[in-house]
Amino acid sequence: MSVRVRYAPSPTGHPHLGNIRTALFNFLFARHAGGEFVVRIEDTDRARLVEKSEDAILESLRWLGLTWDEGPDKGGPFAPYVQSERLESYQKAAQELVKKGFAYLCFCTQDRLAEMRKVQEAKHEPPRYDRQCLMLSSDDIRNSMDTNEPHVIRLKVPQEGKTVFEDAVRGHVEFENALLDDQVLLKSDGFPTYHLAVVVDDHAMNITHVIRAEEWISSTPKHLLLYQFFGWTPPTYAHVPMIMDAHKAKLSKRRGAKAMLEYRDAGYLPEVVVNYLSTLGWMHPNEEKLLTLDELAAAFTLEGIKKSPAVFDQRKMDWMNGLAIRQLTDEKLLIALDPFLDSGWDRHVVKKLIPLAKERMTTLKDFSVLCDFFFTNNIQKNESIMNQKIAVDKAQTFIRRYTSILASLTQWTHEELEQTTRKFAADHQLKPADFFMLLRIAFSGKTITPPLFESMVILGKDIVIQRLSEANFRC
RNA sequence: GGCGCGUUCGUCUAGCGGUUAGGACGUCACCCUUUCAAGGUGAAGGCCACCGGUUCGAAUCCGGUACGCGCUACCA
Repeated sequence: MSVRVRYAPSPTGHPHLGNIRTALFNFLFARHAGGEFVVRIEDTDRARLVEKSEDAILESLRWLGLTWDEGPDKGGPFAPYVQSERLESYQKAAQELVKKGFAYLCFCTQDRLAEMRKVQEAKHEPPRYDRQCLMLSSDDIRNSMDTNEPHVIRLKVPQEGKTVFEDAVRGHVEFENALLDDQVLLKSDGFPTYHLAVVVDDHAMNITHVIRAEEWISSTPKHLLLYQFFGWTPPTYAHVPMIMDAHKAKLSKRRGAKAMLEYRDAGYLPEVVVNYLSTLGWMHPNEEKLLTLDELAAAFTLEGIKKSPAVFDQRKMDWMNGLAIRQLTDEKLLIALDPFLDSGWDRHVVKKLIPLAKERMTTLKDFSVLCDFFFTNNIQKNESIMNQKIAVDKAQTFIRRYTSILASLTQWTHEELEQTTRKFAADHQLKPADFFMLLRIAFSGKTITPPLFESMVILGKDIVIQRLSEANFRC
């Protein structure tokens, strides 16, 4: 049977790097095996639904190039791919289990459950459903149904035996059935819980491998029980390690994890996100090379996935982004840069600056920070960033004299400018580096810029002279 | 508390019975140099969580302990 995997996010917010890495691994696994990658939206929690998050999820995948074969937007042989549109199948499945005696109706109120848990906690017992409704007679049930009493359907977990499985990442895992809770399968609003819905859908959609985050390990026996009760063959499970924040806690929105798209907007390249994420919990074949999705897919195996969690390191991703920017051709960088540039900026000038800025950028945003003074005369006031090497009163004099020399220059080339400037520095007993910095500040309003003479050439004679004339080092 | 999973430089990782425990990011130094980067060279950084086994020999195999993380909802 051909490999079919799915990424099944919940639209409860913008996906973060941890969520997306799970999608990545699923994608790579499918591509490696020549199988299908399915996207399914698991919107069974009405209360936590966040508008637009489905868009953000799909947009994140699109941005990274993780194309899916079947999904909510494009349909497929098992449509629909949104759980709220498949309610009937879950209700039917739940009824089937009740009929077979593998599940039962429960009329307990939330209050009673809360009270029960409080008592259990006080007695240091594991908090779990006490099966009160399992004792209900058929008359009791009929009465409650007749009065429309809200109810859920619970899984009737066997009280003995073990549920075991071979995880593709972790190997043999086993749980005592007696320790499992009678999980709610169908909520009182008629929606399924995750546990029922995944199993029903994964089976319906012929999913062969469930690659999901480690936090699901403890739920897996419940899922396996469901497969058993339905008489279905379970998929292969692969629980991938989590991505942790700097405090070694699971990456989560609540704890300040950034949304995937924030990285896009901050000027990270999609290939960097893909490659960096591949180094977390998996053995990236060559970190210094930046591989394409096809190359990563070719190398991807479940055996290569690590068991232990990985801490997300922003600095390493920064390094990789700089590396990727430098490896881009100037043409491609220009295209990537476009959304980060002021629309009024002359693209011909931008093009000339790219080779100079390239070596100095960590993110695409850095271009503007570094080069904005080429496009606006509204630069930072010189006096506020005056360097300490040359006294303020002298600086003003030097710049004035130097400016008049520049004005008489017949050629405006790198060579001519460098020669002239070095001679000026020597004539005035200034260290070249000190005078260069003074100049830099005078025409750019910055202490960090692309190389001096290249900048002056691109800026042009008129603007340089204008800026130098306006330079003010006095306070 | 219970259950589960995990543990190799600060971080990501290689290693799958015999290695001077390798690489990458970061850090530091030096070189280059016009600022900042980039680039180059080099260095520091790991008693392979701990304690017991097995073995001629253990980061690698086994057991226990500790610690960390996850789950323990009509959330996913």
